[in-house]
Amino acid sequence: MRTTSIRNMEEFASFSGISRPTVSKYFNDPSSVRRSTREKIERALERCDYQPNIFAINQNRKLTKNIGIMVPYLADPFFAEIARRIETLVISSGYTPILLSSHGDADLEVDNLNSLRAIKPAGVLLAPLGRASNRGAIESFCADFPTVNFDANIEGVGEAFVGHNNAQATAVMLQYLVRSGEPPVFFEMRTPPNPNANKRRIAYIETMEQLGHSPHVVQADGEGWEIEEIGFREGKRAIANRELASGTVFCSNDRLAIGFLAAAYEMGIRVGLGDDCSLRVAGHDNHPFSRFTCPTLTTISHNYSAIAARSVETIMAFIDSGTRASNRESMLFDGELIMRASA
Amino acid sequence: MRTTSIRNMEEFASFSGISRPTVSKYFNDPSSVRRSTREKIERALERCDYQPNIFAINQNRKLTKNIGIMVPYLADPFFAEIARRIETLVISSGYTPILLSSHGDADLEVDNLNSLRAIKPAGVLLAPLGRASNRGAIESFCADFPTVNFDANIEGVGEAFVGHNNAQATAVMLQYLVRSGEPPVFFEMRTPPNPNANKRRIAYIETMEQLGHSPHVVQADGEGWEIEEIGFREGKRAIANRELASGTVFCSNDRLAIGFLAAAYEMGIRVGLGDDCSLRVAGHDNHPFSRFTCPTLTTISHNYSAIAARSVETIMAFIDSGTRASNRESMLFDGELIMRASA
DNA sequence: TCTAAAAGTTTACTCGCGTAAAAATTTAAA
DNA sequence: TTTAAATTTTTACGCGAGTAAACTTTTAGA
Repeated sequence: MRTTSIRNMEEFASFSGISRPTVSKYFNDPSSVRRSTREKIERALERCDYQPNIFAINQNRKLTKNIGIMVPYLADPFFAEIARRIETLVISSGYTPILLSSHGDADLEVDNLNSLRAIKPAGVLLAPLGRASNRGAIESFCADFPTVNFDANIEGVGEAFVGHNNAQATAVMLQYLVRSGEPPVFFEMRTPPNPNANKRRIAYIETMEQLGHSPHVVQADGEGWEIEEIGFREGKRAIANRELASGTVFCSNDRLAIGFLAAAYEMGIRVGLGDDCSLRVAGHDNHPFSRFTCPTLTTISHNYSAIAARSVETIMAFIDSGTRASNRESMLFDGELIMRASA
Repeated sequence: MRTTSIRNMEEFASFSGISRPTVSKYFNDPSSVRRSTREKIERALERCDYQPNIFAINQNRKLTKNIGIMVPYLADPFFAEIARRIETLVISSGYTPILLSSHGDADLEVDNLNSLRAIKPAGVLLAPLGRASNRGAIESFCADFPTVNFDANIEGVGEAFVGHNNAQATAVMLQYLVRSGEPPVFFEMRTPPNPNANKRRIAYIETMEQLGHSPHVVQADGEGWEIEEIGFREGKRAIANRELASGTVFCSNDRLAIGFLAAAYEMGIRVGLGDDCSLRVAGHDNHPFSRFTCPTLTTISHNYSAIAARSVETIMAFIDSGTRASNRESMLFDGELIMRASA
């Protein structure tokens, strides 16, 4: 039928033959009412298209059913992918995800935090910009709302951190590259927008020394999130200036590697493992597009599903318990070596 | 100071020395109150951190300041890019963007429509899935909220359509390819997830005939949004089976082209314009990554900024006027040929 | 069948703000 | 200064649901 037009819970209650407080109880938790009551309500629900007013619901609740998800740059397929997984998990937990991107801008990050404040989220999953972030703003936000920090760690911020084990991952790749050929130089941005980069450089240097090789870091100039462009431009420069002390290049991340591969291609340098190849290139992240570079990119994968799942589980645990973390836990998931054609 | 803790507009009003209704008026439109009043309020605002409760605000308003933005697949960098631009424009118009992705799923698209209903958006910018969309659900949504359809047209849905001129763009590329070499075959998905594909095929066939060449369409099997993967797998198959009737391949979109390029590379076929190249490949969309393929991809760009700007302007016009469209306008923006190394 | 526990009903108040109407005040033009 | 127009203040009600308290009915166990 769906002809009956119902304006509010009062009308729906009388339509369904159940009192309003009980109907309200049902919408907050269907299992909190008697089975026969639930069935009456659900039968009524099928015969009209009532749905409680979300603004009125949240007005009196200190805690909504909203989960904020905030990433530094959604146009980066890495974040798009992890956000997609997290969104799906949040929905299946019965919460409403609110996805926000800072578009690489620290001011917008603060604005987004304020937007989130306004909707009183039950919890927030936050991948901060990192260095550029306004630490004070994030701290005061986290004091007010349970927040799980993911991907980029800001020490002391939020209830917990869930991320990628950069040290282990870097070491695994390095061991592979050394065992299968020449020890690599490390290619990175001088001022990377994402704080994982520093961990990777440090891990590179340490592991190289442990393996008895001397580390070589080649740094690319350039600011911002146009990372492929920087990898391309600075890759060409590094090749032309013969700055690469090795025939193997380990890029700090896949986007840089994608740019670097394009540079090598344009300069007529064959990349890969074949006899006709003069360069090996590896990346880090298992970026969604790394399977389709030329040659396909050898890289280390984040454990996307574990990171997404654990982040959501963790925030849910804090929400359900209503407690805050006594000691901030850091959960790191190991990376997995993805061997492809480039190294 | 920011020590005064203010709970609601009542308290803020007495704190600022202005009556509550006037304060309310100020928040709805700062320019609607006398300058001296505005200054008093703004001075008070600086001395405390009050901000009106968004749920209470929206409860009584028929029209909120929310603008819904819905795309079929946010993990596709094309949509991430256009969404990013639209979001920015919406913010600078003083509205709050709510970004939703259907993740390629028609059921989720309907769910998203319901989520949007719940927040009573002032207007919606909708890029539908297309073929797979639940047309009835979208129609009834558009009947209730002013909606501007973009990227993928569903005839008769929404107040207006803003999109890319597939016919013009296809013709321009085709003319270029023909003039500079062999007439191309057209490489596309048999069942594309996005409705632009059909327009492109039709334009290809028509333009080829106009130019006096016989069209050849090569179709790739496969469903869903893993488009590079399909381009890669089916590209290899097409090459191996010698299905390509020409040394020039015009791909229906850049993601397909990226997969196709990877296939060619893996099979040792050199792509480009040089004498040592046996294949030319072109794409369509100017995907953010098309600058970094090997070789860089010759393609046709959407007029991203114009499409984003016009979409936002159009919805704003309907919101401001409070009217609905008498006749549904279709606005198409021409594509621009981007000549790179692949063709 | 009796009884206590569980669940539903009534009644009534709250939340924070939009908004309308009438009265009071301020401002700007004459 | 007078006057009309523009603003602000007062007062009061409404929105749609959460929720508490007291009371009534249903259910399940003995």
